[in-house]
Amino acid sequence: MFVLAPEMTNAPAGALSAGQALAAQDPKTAKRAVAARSNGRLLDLSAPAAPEAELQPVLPGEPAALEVLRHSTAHIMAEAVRALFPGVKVAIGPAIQDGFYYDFAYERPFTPEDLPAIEAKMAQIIKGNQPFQADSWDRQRAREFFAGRGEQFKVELIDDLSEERVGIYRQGDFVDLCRGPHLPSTGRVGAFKLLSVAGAYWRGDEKRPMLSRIYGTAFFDKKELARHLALIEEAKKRDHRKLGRELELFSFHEEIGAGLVVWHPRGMILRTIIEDLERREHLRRGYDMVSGPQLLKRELWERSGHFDNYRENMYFTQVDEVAYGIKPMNCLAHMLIYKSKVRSYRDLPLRYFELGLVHRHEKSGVVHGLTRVRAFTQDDAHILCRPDQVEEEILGVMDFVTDVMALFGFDYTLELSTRPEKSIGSDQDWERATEALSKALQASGREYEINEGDGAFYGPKIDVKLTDALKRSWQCATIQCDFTLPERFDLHYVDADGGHKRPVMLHRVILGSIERFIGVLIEHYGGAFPLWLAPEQVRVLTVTNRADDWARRVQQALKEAGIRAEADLRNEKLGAKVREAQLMKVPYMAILGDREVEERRLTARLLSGQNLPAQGIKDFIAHLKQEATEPLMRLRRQEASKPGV
RNA sequence: GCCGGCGUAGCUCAGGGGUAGAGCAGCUGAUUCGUAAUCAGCAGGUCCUCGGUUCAAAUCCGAGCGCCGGCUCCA
Repeated sequence: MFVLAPEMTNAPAGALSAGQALAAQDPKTAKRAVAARSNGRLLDLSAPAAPEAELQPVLPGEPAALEVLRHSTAHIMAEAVRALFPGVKVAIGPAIQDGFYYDFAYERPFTPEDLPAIEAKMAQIIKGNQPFQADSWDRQRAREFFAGRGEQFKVELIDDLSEERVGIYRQGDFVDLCRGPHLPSTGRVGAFKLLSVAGAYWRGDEKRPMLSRIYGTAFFDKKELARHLALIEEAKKRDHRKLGRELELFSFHEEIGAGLVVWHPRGMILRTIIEDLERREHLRRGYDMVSGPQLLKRELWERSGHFDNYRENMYFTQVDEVAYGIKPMNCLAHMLIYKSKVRSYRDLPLRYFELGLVHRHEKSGVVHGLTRVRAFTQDDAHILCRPDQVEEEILGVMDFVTDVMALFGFDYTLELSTRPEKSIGSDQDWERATEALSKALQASGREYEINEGDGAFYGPKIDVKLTDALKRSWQCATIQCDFTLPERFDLHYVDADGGHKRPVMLHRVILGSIERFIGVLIEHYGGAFPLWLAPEQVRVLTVTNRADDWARRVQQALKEAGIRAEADLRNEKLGAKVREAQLMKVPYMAILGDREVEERRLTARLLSGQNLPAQGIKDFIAHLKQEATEPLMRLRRQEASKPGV
């Protein structure tokens, strides 16, 4: 049994702890506090309060409090696991976005069947309301302590720390290396649930041991937990893999292969709508449409650096003794188009756009629905420009992104990724490219984060992460700055002074992968697409077969007006037809019974269940046309009709 | 690729060493019925694939393929 150290960091006798200091300010609030904040740093309530420092309570409701709670719950889980599974070694257990996890090494991996017992033990620990006691040891002592327990992961963590003294937390007989802070006691955990188990490499490195990870989440009260679990349920309902099958959009087949999408009629029309919009918008913004082949000689991939840096993601084949590679990116053909004639500085920028199908060999464990596939279509473009045009071009792309994200109702965040370990090009080029991107980011006035070492192998990039209706984030658009490929392919233009200069290349996508984007869209809208995207916009429903003739005429009139309309003339009750149209999330039903036949009208029903007053075909079409105008088009029309334009 | 779970009818799922079941969907018939399921009958399966154990395998074992949750990677 572990005995408490004499050098506790708890407030020494006579001095005020942070909790006591807060209580002196406002006893009621101090009771609710889970930690304290002093000069922006989080402290345990038991920590000594520096008398001159400003002290604020960290209260339930703010993100930092949830983080403390979840981190503490991770410790409680570790205590429970140690108690239930003797010999288990603990690794790390942080709070994460929606909960927490803890990694363990045990003689066997944990399974979902283990979770109820761990939960029960945790509930017991929480009921025991043990205090979290903070301490600070010198590293040697901590190292010996954990080494003595056989906790080799903790020893490794201590060895990597530079501080002379390390934080130690204890609750019950569980002692952990930890920065803190923690809840005052285990009883403050209001509600928690263990969610899943998974394998995870020690420190995320596939060459190191595979540990057994348990995920869970925690909240201050049961209602919040229930709300969170309901959100997980909602996400399951919106899962694009499920909706894709139910709405007959696409399918996957074991016979075809993992990560290879088959588009059905309803999914293909959705793609076509989006792709048409893309073509139109790219042409409007000064891009040219181009297209390259699927198969290019391996030699070319060697020249571009893809063979050295991207080979494990590529498929290769041989044709008449010559080695070929299937394209994982579209840039090579675009560069050869550029090279096909002498370019003047006046020609630049050149913007080559291709809806290009690329194949990438993803590891078998990572393919996932439409969001991670092995063949996908990029709305790809390569902008070749003069160095002095780079910033403006990047801003142009960002403007494009802003418009398109608004069109679908997505919010987004920006990230700048810098040079990775595996990369080509000179330090100077990387510096110039990174500089160009960050200048454009600053000029855009939007905030952004920096991801060190996360760039493409040929250049740094700006990633756009959109946020969907369920507040999840997805990477779609990316802008990459490349000084290297123009070099390798010896691209140049004739400058004003007659000299040959090197153009800069920007790789960029707006939606990224059409497949992934549609997957995201399906979940964003929960399958209920806005009228302009809906594969089937109207379903004509008859009450009895006396309305069949009128129904056929209505459907035909709608089709002639360019509306995607189907008719359900089956000998079924209206309720059954409504139900099916509802399940397929068809935005409008046109209901025809004896009354409508008599008056040559129709009654429109919305997905919400609301009925519009009976109306004639012309009025209905006008109504649909108005609503179905794709929003960007509507915007353009408004702009065009402004006086003085 | 790695760790764990899983693969039974088109879909959702039950069964679990003695030769396969339900609901929905499909087909046929009856019903003409106004806003989320009309009734009845019929048909539908190499129980993912290959190999092994066994008198006997959908069931147990091994390998492969695929799916799911993660790690890693990324559009």
